Amino acid sequence: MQYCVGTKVAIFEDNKLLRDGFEAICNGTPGLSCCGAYADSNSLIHKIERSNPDVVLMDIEMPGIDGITATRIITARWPDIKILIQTVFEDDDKIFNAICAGASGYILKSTPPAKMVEAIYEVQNGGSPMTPNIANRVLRLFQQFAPAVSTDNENYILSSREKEVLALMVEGNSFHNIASTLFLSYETIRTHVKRIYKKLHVASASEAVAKAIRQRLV
Amino acid sequence: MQYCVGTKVAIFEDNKLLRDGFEAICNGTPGLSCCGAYADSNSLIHKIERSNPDVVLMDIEMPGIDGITATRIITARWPDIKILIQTVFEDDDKIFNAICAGASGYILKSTPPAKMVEAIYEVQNGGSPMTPNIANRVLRLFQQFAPAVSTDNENYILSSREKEVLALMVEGNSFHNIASTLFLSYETIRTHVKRIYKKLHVASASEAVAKAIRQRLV
DNA sequence: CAAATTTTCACCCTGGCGGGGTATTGAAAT
DNA sequence: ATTTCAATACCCCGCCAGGGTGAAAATTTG
Repeated sequence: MQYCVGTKVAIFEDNKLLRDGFEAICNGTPGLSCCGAYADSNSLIHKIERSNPDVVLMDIEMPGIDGITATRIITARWPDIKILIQTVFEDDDKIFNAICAGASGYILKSTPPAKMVEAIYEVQNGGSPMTPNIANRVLRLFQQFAPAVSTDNENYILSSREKEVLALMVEGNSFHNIASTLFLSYETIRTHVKRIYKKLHVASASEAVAKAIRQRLV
Repeated sequence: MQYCVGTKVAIFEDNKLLRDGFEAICNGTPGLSCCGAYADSNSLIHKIERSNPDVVLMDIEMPGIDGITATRIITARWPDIKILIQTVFEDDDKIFNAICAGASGYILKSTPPAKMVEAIYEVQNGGSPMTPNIANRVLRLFQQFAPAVSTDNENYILSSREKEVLALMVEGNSFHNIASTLFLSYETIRTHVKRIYKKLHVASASEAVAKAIRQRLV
């Protein structure tokens, strides 16, 4: 285990040449350092705990636990760790599953080192670097799954306070809870709720919640 | 109308300065040429027919027909025209709708000219350039609507009757309504609902509805 | 067949929710 | 300066939702 500074990158890649190459690239880049380079995802949790990375460079095709499963495990346990998937394939199913597993980026192995380093910086800063082709597939997947919700787009203009209340309703809070959360009177919340119902053309909390989620009002 | 070579770009942008700037950038770049620069989407079809672009640079915020509607119209009629959305805002709803409307890329107006030219090349070559932050939002939207395959969920094993009741709850029906819809007693519905709550670990209709929608239980 | 599960129905009670008002304040728009 | 609207707050009333308990058919399962 070496001393690590800046953004700590852990590498999961079964090909030793590539693995060593990535490690060299990381350690050779100011602000980056490799805190672990592994050939497989065995003892995954232990490896992550020991290396304590900010970003994980994850190969999808690995012996044993595959990269997508590993991604799912890591994001479930460490939501703040960014995972950059890298692969030789760009098929829809893998992309879809990787995204659902919580990947923050998806790049091809053919990506030149300079772009790869840039990608690591981007995930670290909340971005989601994707090879343009991958991005295109994501958009197409999205269009494929979205029409179910993009139906009646009435323009509901809720005030900021109303949106706030609605958001808390979606989380399942009672009006009393919402009141104490926002440091407001219970009756005030009820007034807001009544207005929300009028604006959304609904008559119950469940309906409001359903509409809020479906139309992404919160 | 000027003579056009290479990739023909049409620009829709209400701000004259930006519009002229983009036009200059396009015409000043080898392989690109501006085949039309418009301040609004009036006579949209006629404008597209006349300029016959390969790529459309579309501003979302425009007087009259907004950019998303324009995108929808163009992609419906000319599926091969690539549309690059550009905007100052990066809010989820606009991104979502733009993607559903068929946009091929989504960049911020703050994108430097060099990156913008690169983005035009990328859409033309089947890619989907996105600002890293936008890409991140797209991924998050995706994760929000896609957990259909994430099997690591809890014991949400609802009986078929319970799923049926839950589905009617999601549609906003009252228990009395559900009872008469299913030709059952009101008390029966209440019993089912209580069991649903226990299984989903919730304590109200709103929570159950939210969980049902989010976890794709209906 | 017996056991387990699902589905069905019933009653009581408390409290929160939905609908109807009314009213004051401050900020933004005109 | 006046109007409009968002945000705040309170009242009453009725009813449905949520919780507990119990139990009897029907169906699936062992």
